[in-house]
Amino acid sequence: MAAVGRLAGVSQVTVSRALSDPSKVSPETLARIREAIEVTGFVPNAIAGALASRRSMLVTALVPSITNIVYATMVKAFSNRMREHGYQFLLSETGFDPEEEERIIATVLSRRPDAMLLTGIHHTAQARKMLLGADIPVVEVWDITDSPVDLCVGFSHAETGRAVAEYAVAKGHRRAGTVTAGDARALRRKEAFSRRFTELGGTVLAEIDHDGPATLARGREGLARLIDMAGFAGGFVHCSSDVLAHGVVIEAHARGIDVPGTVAVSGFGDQDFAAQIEPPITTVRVDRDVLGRSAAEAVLARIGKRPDVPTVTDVGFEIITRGTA
Amino acid sequence: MAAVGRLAGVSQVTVSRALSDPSKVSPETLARIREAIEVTGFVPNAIAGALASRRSMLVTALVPSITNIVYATMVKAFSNRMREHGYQFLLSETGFDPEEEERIIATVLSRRPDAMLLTGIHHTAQARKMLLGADIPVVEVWDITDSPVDLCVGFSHAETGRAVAEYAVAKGHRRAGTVTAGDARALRRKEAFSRRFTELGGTVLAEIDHDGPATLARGREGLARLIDMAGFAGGFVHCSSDVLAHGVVIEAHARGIDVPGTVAVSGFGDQDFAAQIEPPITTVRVDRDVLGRSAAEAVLARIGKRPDVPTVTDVGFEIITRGTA
DNA sequence: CTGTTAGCGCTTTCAA
DNA sequence: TTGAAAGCGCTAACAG
Repeated sequence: MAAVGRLAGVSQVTVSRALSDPSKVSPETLARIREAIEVTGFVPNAIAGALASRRSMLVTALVPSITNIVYATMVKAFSNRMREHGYQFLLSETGFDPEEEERIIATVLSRRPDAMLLTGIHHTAQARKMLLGADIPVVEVWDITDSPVDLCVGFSHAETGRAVAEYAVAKGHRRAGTVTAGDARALRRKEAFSRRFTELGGTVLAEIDHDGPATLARGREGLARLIDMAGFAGGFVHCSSDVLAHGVVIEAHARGIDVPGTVAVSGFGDQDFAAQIEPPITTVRVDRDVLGRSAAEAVLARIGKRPDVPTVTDVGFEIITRGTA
Repeated sequence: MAAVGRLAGVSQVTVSRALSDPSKVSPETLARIREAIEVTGFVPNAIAGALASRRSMLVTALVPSITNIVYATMVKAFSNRMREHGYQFLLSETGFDPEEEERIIATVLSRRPDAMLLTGIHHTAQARKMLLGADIPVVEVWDITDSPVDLCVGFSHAETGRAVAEYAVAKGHRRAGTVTAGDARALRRKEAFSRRFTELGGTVLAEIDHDGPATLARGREGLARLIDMAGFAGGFVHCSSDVLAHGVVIEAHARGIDVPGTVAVSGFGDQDFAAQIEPPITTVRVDRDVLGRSAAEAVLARIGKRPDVPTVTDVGFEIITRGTA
């Protein structure tokens, strides 16, 4: 920056000002500085800037998996909105282990981000302490709680499960099975489904739970086990994701089982393919764009010290009725 | 750090040393420092550290789309390997516009990353200049060239197109159509397919090109337009991705067209679902794990100043024969 | 509108 | 094994 200044015949500070707020510099000097920057190929050092200003202009997001499209679209909406406000975006993957998340929070905080997005509401005590100590806006998403670390934007997983149970019963189903994979939130959806379905007089014959990511293969295997091992002869199958539901549909077709006649299936997520396959999947839709954007708005409001920041935002969900149930 | 030192009865420098290289500090002081850190909840400031040491321990990756699973898995392999070596990971989305990429490269470089991963080999002249000027390892992936900015790990898109054409002809096809969506690389695959298919005596009746991302809807629409507008009555359909191929299969089923009897279909990417749907998709597989890991190895070798760094690595590809062609 | 002076919180170097 | 001093390349005050 000093070199640029020398070339433009001004001091280093003036170059700094020309970059951060051009209106503070006369048009002529600005032009000379711009030219000098062009000539030297100068790229400002944001690290030094961050250290001096105590603002990193960096926001970080922690997600369980960067290859999961559900988180990716949400995070995309969040980062787009933040980028509009000049923030850069640091993405980290935490896996599904709170201890691992804690370690990652520590290293991420060492970069002094100006705000942080976390997926989920369950963190270790030490993690909460560090987050509070960082004194930055923190938004927890994809779940909901009355006692967030700071801000929370999400929806109730248990409610989605109950809503699907009520839907199934309303459609006349009295027997059900479940196929679940993924994280603790998927399990909570399933448990709420099973409880409510039972409350309403139905019977849950079997629950197939997988550790790890939802795959088509696990969906197929899920229905296979329901039928072959639990004697599931027909009814409603609650799947914790659209991918699993798709797998169940594929397996049903392979076995010549009618969907939704004999086996009805519900998914979760309303992914791109859910509406396109045959039959299209009945599912639970959460507006991930709105979720990501709301999270960004909440953070921006807090950064801007706006007083009207809602601490907890429930973005809700919607059951999308299609062909499988 | 000074506060921690005071509490432990040592100077600030000693705390720094305890953190960066514990063996340089006596066991007793180390213990006292550790305790002081615990008590104060001290989190080191990596920004200050980066400024002083001129190493940010940050690597950045630029991808066209963070929601595209194909890039996500590659980037995951890359970041995992880099993380093992203590690097943090900054992910940015460039879209498909080189100008936009140039802007993003500039802001990203201002964070002084220690290395950089770029998707693709086509960048603006200004971008190349900035990258060279940054004087850090740069690895271009997901394509291949003899003249990379620095390092290159990928495969030839044109070769995949030609290989599929040869496969189609070997299977006895003489008429073909194409359905393409996405970036310039998808177009290059298609063009190579069409040229080679024609060279080998076949006829390409129509090429359906979509701007923007590949979706099932666009795949379905692709076959519909091939049939309804181009009079495609049967033959081989080259799709630039598995998602499009899946859409073509769905549309074929909806119209009662036999796959692969009347319409044969090839995809690209070998995504999770390709092997699972009915019929399973014949596709081109690129090992994205190997690609991401190789990119990381190349970067690490260069950072470690190892002399044996191969500048260009071709990870190749493989045609996976399944049910659709 | 522009410049001067002090740091930001670390690491590096050199001495003790 | 420990400490003192000197920056890293910027921004934030405050003057002029």
